[in-house]
Amino acid sequence: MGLQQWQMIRDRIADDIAAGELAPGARLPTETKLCQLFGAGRHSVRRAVSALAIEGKLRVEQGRGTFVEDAPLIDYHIGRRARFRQNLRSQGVVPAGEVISAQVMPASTRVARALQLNEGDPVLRILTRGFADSVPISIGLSFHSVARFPDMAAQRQAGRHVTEIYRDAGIGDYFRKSTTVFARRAEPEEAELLSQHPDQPVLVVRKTDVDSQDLPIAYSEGIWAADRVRFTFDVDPVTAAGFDPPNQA
Amino acid sequence: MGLQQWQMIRDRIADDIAAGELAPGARLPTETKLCQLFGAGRHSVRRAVSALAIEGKLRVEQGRGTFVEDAPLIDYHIGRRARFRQNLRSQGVVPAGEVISAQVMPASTRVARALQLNEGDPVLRILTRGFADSVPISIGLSFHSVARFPDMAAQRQAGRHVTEIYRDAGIGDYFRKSTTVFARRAEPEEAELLSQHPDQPVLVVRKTDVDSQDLPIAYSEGIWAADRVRFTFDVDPVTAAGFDPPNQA
DNA sequence: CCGCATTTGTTCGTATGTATT
DNA sequence: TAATACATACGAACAAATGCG
Repeated sequence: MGLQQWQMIRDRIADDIAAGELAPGARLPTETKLCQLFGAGRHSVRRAVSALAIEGKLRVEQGRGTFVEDAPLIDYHIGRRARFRQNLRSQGVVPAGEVISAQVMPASTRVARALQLNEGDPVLRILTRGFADSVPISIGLSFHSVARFPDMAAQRQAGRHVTEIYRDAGIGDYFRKSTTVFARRAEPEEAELLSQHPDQPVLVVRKTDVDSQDLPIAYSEGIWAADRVRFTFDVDPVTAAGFDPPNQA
Repeated sequence: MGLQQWQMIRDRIADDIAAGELAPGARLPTETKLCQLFGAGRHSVRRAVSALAIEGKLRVEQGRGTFVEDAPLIDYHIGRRARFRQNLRSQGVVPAGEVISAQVMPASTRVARALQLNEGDPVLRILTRGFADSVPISIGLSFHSVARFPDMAAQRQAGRHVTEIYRDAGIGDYFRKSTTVFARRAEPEEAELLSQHPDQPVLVVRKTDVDSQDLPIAYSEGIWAADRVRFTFDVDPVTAAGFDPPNQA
């Protein structure tokens, strides 16, 4: 035996999406109708739809229906000078961000080590969300020393960008020192904030930014919707332009 | 309502694993027994087990049983001089590799561009598999120009390492030029080779290696078991040592 | 090598809960 | 409130893979 029934249903729907017969944003028939269409039970149809939802091709909303996902794929360049807004704008995507919460708290072991502080020193923890073309693509958790940036909280809540605040503090330029990337299952709240399927994985990017004297400015952790972003490191722009778009299938 | 029944079952099993009551490699009770244990239907138990299998905490084998996954977590450093074997040995992990297939074929558009060849020029395509402590962690697909490395195929099949073959060709040192990382669902054959759950995602790492004259040597694509590896880029080793192990939950 | 028991995989049916319109 | 649509859950049957005698 080759493919199972639910896999064939999954592939047929995926093909319809790839062929454009199911356009981004379009609504699928209800589960009951899909059962009739494919001559299958509800279990098989749900499993197929679930697999596509985890891949990010479909979005299922209880009480409303199932829709073809239309979120864009972002190519996110991570280099020594990566900036969120510059990054997206260079791809013709409209960036946006919002501050979800900001609070002063004692530095944890990891944060203290990254910022070269003592454990328990006050740090400002800022939780943000980034959008590309109005679609949420990342959750950011950043830590700054309160001693070094006393009015960071007020400024960020007022909507000012970090680059501007750094400039006011006399930091004209800053660099990314280290980056760690791994994948894991999304926490329920993360899936909620990214409006993605709870079973879909996220990419976690941990980094430390330093100033031109190599002193740490910020430690941050980014949670990214794994199917909406592709990271590039250390790329010669000329070579990078040659890469094909990814095969989503 | 808070958690659903299947989520509670999932968390109870996960807790048992975290607490060490279910040791790595241990076998879980059969589905029927788990149903009795938790007072639930097979549906709920299977959904809980499936979620943990996708996370990489459990491994389910048809006809045999369900086992606690005991694969190690690898910290893989990607820098200008990253080498597979050096990388793993520095963590006290025993590296191993095997060549699955090697064949000469015409260069595709992407490969030709990366290697600065013409489309259709003969390239050697080598498929390998990497192990850490006998657990498969990566599939490698690499492309070399046949014109530049005429006897690469024979050498690799004979078990020689690429670093040695490069040295014979007069390449004393080589560097990573560009790296792209993204996540996607594993193809069935990939899941098979990595012995991981078919619904678990993989991390794809595309890179180009160049020699000291900046001429491309190899283009390669690595497929990694997303839950068994963590990548670090451009890291100052001193700073990197300070990072905590990841929270798997 | 065959047959049988065990264990997980797939599929169907059915009922009830929850969110949206 | 009622209708619609997806979510969860139980039960049952058969298929497929494994391991043992």
